[in-house]
Order: sequence, then C-alpha cells, then structure tokens
Amino acid sequence: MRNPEATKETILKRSGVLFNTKGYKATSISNITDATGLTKGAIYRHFANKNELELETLLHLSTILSEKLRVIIKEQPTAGNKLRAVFRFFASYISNPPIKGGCPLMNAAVEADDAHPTLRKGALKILNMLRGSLLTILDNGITHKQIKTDIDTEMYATLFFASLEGAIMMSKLVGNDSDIKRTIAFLEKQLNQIEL
Amino acid sequence: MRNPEATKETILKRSGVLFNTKGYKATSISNITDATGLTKGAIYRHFANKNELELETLLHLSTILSEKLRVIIKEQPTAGNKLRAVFRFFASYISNPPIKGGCPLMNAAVEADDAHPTLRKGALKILNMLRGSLLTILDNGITHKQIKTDIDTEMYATLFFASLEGAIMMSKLVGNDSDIKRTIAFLEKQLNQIEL
DNA sequence: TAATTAAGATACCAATCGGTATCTTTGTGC
DNA sequence: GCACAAAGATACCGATTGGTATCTTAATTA
Repeated sequence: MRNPEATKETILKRSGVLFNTKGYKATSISNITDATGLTKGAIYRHFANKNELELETLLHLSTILSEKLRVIIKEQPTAGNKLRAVFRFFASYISNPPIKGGCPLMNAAVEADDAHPTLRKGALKILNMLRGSLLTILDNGITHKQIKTDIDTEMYATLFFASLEGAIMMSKLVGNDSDIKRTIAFLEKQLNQIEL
Repeated sequence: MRNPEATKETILKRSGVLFNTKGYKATSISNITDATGLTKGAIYRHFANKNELELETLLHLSTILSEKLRVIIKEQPTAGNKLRAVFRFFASYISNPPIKGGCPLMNAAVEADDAHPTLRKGALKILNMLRGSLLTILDNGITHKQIKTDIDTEMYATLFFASLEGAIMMSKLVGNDSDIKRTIAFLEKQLNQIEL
C-alpha cells in the first residue's frame, strides 16, 4: 500500500495543477493536502520547504511539456511540418490544454521576481528548452535543404515563440481561441516563405 | 497638511509599483503601509477591501499607460510612424520601464484566474484598449492611404500585440533586450511591406 | 517473527494575513 | 473660537500561513 515514489509523483502532479492555475504564492500547503488527501507530514518528508516544492513542480511540468513536444516533433518528417506541429501544440493550450492553467513558463516567468531566484531560473530553463527546440528544427531544416539558407534562424525562433506566447496570453484572457488562430495563420504564411 | 485626494493618489502610486513587481496576491496591506508610511486605517478609508484596491490600482496603471501611449501616437504624423513609436514604447518596458515590473496587463492577466473575476475584467479592458489602439492606427492608415487597403487589420493588430507581449516576457526573463529588439526588427519589416 | 527503519499522521508553533472597532487629530463652516 | 465631520492612527480580531516536533503505522530485513 505504501509507495513513497508514487506519493511524491502524486504531490508533484496535483501541485502542478494548483501552481499552474492558482499561482505559486496563492497556493498554500493546505490546498495541496486537500488536493492530495495527504498531510503536511507526508509533504514535508518529500520536500524540504515550499520553495523546493515549487521548483521541483515547475521542472516536473517542464518535463511533461518537453516530452509531449519531443513526440509531436519526431512524428513529422520535415522542418516545416515539425514547426506546424509545434504551432498546433501551442494552440492546444487553449482548445485542449496539455496542462491546465496556461503555459507554465509564462506563469512562472511572470510570478518569479527577484525574490524568487530559483523559480526564475527554472522558468529560464524552460524558455531555453522551448526556443532551443524551434531553433534546432530551423537549423536542421537548413542542413537538410528544407529551409532557405540565408534566413536568421535566431530571429525566427524568437519571433515564433514570442508571438505564440503572447497569443496564448491573449486568448486565455479573452476566453476564446481567435487570437491564437490568427497568430498561427500568420506564422504559417511566414513559414511558407522560408520553406524550400 | 491633510489631503485625502493626494493620499489616495499616493496609495495607488505605491501600490502600483508593488502589485506590478511582487504580484497582487504576494503584496500584503502591510507592504503597502510600509511603502506609503500610512496605516491600515488610512488605506481602508479609501478602499473597501484589498480586491477593490487591486482593481483600482490596475486601472490606475492602465490610465498611466494609455496616456503615455496617446502622447507618443499623437506626436507621429503617419500610421507607419505611429506604429513604430508604439513598438519603441513596448521596447522601453525593458530598457527604461514606464512602470516597474513589466507589462501590467500581462501581470494581471497571468495572475487573475477565475477566483479573481474583477482583476480579470480589468486586464481585459487594458487588452482591448491596447489592441484597439493598434487597430485604430491601421484602419486610419488605410483611410488616409498610408497603409495598403487589402490587409487584414485585425490580424496585424493581434500579431503586433502578441509578439510584443511575448517578447517582453522573454526579455524580462533573460535579463536583456535582445529578444524584444529582434522582434521589433521583424515587425518593422512587416510594417514596411504593408505601408504605402 | 521480532526488531528496525522509514512513511505518513497529528498536534502544535509563531508570524502574518485581511479586516474592523475605536480613538485621536486635523481641517472647515458658522 | 467652537462645534462638527472627516482623515488617519492604534489596537485588536479570528483565520490562515509555512514549518516542526512527535507519534503511529507499515514495510523490510535478520
């Protein structure tokens, strides 16, 4: 019946939902005990303090994201289609969220100020991972002659990522997916122009 | 010596900095009494509760934003230059913030979940104001034959705004302005293509 | 099966939270 | 200059916060 690893996994899973929807500061340990059915004793046996739980939860969310992303990228044969799949993945944040509460990176980035350096570093790690994925696809696309050689891949990776993140924020706030759809329509046009 | 209007203004001003940097939930009334030198009694005379203070502060930040924006837009003669000025205004969020703590809209939008409907509505109001400004510039640009007639102004307004917001988030997290600069460089190219 | 150890539950802690009742002070109109 | 009302200060409230010390229970090993 007792399974410490499963317990820790449960805590991370439930905390992930709570932190990503309510926010890190706004989620109390009591909220987590309620959500898990566990007690403080159990939680503080697996995590030294709330900050550590926050960071580990963020990294857990990051792992879920990068794994899902890895799969949908691998499925597609060309750089162009890989990018289109990534666009759709970001759109799913609104229509069919892989993780409730929006983009974990944005949530952590906005909440983590100078008073929360560890959370900030975690968010930075996710940013580098996600933008890095876009950049790798573009660079590999050039290598395999699927993307034009003369483009600034750093710029396109930044542009794609920034506009997707911004559009998610807008769509979530407005309550429909028109903004993210409009944004993706534009990005696909841009993609067509740099595709060979 | 006593001036209730000035007191309220002081509270809104200081709260604006605190809410926009630390976050709404993370900022306590005590933080505000410390920052203002006032007491709880003074604050709760001007605001019914913390939620009301949060909302009024957000609207206060929104007013500062829209006023600054109004001025820099009015300064420029053409739609193209007005948009370029808006781009620079967004870039100033990183290099020389008009309000500390990043974009008040993004901060409120990310923190305001279903449990904070008033804050959410406030953020929505700012979104409509900012995107509306971009849309008006584009539409007026068409009227005055400065912008191509056949473009989807709604799409461009959304794209401009989404990418700027996303880039601000990235630049703030990374700690330099390379992302926002890259994004603006791209947006200016797009602007040149739709300008007459 | 008895002893040991780790997992989790319980009960508590001081500090802080948002909020309020009450008191003092300051400016104003007569 | 005196009464009055409003602004702000003080002192308190119950609830909740993150955190800890201690106890019980369950699995492991000898």
